[in-house]
Amino acid sequence: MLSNSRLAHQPHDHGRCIDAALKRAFALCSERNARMTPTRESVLRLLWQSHQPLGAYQLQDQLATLLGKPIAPPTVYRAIEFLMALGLIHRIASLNAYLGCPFPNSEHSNLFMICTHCGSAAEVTHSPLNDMLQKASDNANFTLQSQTLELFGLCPQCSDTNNGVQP
Amino acid sequence: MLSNSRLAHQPHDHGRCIDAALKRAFALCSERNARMTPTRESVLRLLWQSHQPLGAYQLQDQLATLLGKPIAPPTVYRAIEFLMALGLIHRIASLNAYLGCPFPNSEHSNLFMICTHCGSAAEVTHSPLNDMLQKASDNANFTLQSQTLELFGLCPQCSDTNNGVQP
DNA sequence: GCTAAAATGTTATAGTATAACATAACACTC
DNA sequence: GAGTGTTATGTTATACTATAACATTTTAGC
Repeated sequence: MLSNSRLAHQPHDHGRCIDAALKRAFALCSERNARMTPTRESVLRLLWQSHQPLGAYQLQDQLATLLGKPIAPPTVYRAIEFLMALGLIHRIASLNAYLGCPFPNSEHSNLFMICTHCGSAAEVTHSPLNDMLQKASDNANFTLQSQTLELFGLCPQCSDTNNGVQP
Repeated sequence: MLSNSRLAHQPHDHGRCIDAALKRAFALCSERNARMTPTRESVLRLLWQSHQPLGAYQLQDQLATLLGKPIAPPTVYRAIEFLMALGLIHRIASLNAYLGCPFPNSEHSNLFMICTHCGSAAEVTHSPLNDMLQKASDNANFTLQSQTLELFGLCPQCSDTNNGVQP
């Protein structure tokens, strides 16, 4: 089970975390002949600065601050679209929010565990789960194309202390 | 595996389908001392008239026609809220749309199979899947509270013919 | 430098959802 | 069956999420 659960839900060195994500992103871009522009990089950076999914308009605000100029919604959505196409970020449908993807290279199932207390979200790849969903689809004669799997609950920090907050 | 897949994805007698749903709804209401008003009944009826999830503003249009007077968004959302609280309908997060629940009495996991071709949606209760999700949560020290599970693909009709359309 | 393609800027608007307050319908008591 | 508290609906306005359409700028390659 591939997971960034430990990382997402617990205090850790965000700096490294962001650097690693950006490194992966630049690599992927040069591989695909895609351009990692300042706007796109900033959006990715912002999404990695918290492990909480951010809404497009939260991103807009933070982006405007970061870049020192007003940013219109289409700019944000274009960056989101670009990053999603490369698999660098995901959309959390239940929240209308976006989240950096910790393993953009792998084929994976996008199971998210989202804390209802602190808002942090972890992505987990779980092959047996995927197998089971595939089988359930087969049984129903349903040709599976894609999936949205979002679990809500308390992350380890918030379960333990009932007052855990992300740094 | 409790499922309304066969029903949802294939031609069948909608009349009975709607009647059964309404009967369940009225029973549940009297059990809970809740009121099934004309607006609420109409919304439920509309959601059962297709097995496709309907958006709030689609409901608004159809409701206005059905009741013969203009209906404002809050009215629709209030009916939705009421029906969801009773477990009579579900929200499909990926679609911003709502769907009648075929088994409102049972504790179940809300796995949806949604056809990307004809739009029909089936709800499936799958205990092994729930068990697996519970275990995965436990392993991650994640206290599971609720879940959004939505599969997209081709329903049996559309898989077979590639041009199946719901009646 | 020139050109075509890609990215961003700008304005407007579509689509989804709720806040806040007013009115009406209902259900219970006396 | 009039009064009263509760529940439901009406009404107006607005917040939040997302995209269309067209103009301008930037970039990469020649």
